[in-house]
Amino acid sequence: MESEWSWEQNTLINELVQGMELARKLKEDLRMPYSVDSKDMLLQRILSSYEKALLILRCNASTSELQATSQATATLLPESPISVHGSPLSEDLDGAVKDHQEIKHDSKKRKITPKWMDHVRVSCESGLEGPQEDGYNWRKYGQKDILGAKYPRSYYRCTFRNTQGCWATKQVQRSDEDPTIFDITYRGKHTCSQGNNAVLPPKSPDKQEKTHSHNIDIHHAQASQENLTKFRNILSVNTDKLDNGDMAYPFTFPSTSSGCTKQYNHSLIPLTLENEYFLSDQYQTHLLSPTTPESNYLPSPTFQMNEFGAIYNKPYSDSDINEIISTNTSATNSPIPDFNFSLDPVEIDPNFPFNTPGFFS
DNA sequence: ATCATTTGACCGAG
DNA sequence: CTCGGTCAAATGAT
Repeated sequence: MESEWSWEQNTLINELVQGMELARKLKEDLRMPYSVDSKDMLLQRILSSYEKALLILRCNASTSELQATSQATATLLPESPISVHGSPLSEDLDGAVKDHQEIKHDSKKRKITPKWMDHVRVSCESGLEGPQEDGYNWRKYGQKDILGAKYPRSYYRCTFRNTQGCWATKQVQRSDEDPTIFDITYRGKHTCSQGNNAVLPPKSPDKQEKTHSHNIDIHHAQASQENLTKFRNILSVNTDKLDNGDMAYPFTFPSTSSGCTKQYNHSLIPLTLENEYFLSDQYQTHLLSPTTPESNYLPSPTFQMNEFGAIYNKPYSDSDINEIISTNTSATNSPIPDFNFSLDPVEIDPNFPFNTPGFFS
């Protein structure tokens, strides 16, 4: 590990230095009206450098998290401290399989069964509070004190559940170890217009804050695709794969401006994702936010996804990790060893955790 | 009046 | 029996 870190440190430094140099170049370049291509190139390279640097950090962090008693990741790991009674995730993993048949109608129990989930960590070092709007409208329908947790868990469901039959839900749990961390679990895919139309017309920020919908920006691919496309255009990146119909990968638009970072962890449950549209996914997000917990986080209207899924942590079981990595690596190329990855969002596989440490700020 | 949140109760799983 | 997830009445906000 140590040696790895040394290696990583060097790489990290190199990447950061390179990024800085490129940024300077870009700065110079910006003075010249022409050479647009050059700017794009520089921009892309800068992003790439940061992506790599972040990736290194993430990988490192995740590695330690897996072993440490880290709050966030806990959810996926049964033995993790956070969820004393069995993490929601682990539960879901099982559920994913059995729930398959279990779509029963009991009213007060879980109705949605995810096939896969994501863990995302978002950290907001800057002042903004709370998780941001994730583009969906959520309605809080419950709150529960969880055994072993200092803070209650909040339950949200899609506002359009009744009107459009959208069964997407999410749970928000503040970490007791670090109040600035929020574990968010998304379940079910949005089948509402929001989900289908992607970027939804955000309400005014004010309103969003009020909704408590502390939406973290992890989105289902659907919602994010559009953003991604925009972003891609700006960066001149290809996103071919994102066009796949049902990729429901969460997506995040971290508010860079607010200095928030998020880490997504997806756990792909070995089931076919193709069908069962909305019963399918579950994401878990860990939010790190400074002050306000469950609510608010101004959405950054503009995507600030610095990360094209480049960085991600997987506090998962080995198998999960392997699975994820295998899929992800295709996009970024091996996470650590060879950082040849290009900023190709496309390649970011569906189960891709987009990380977002506000890098442009 | 409408819609969202709060909160205690209910229910099923373990 | 305990605990997590959901319901739904009460309450609040707009």
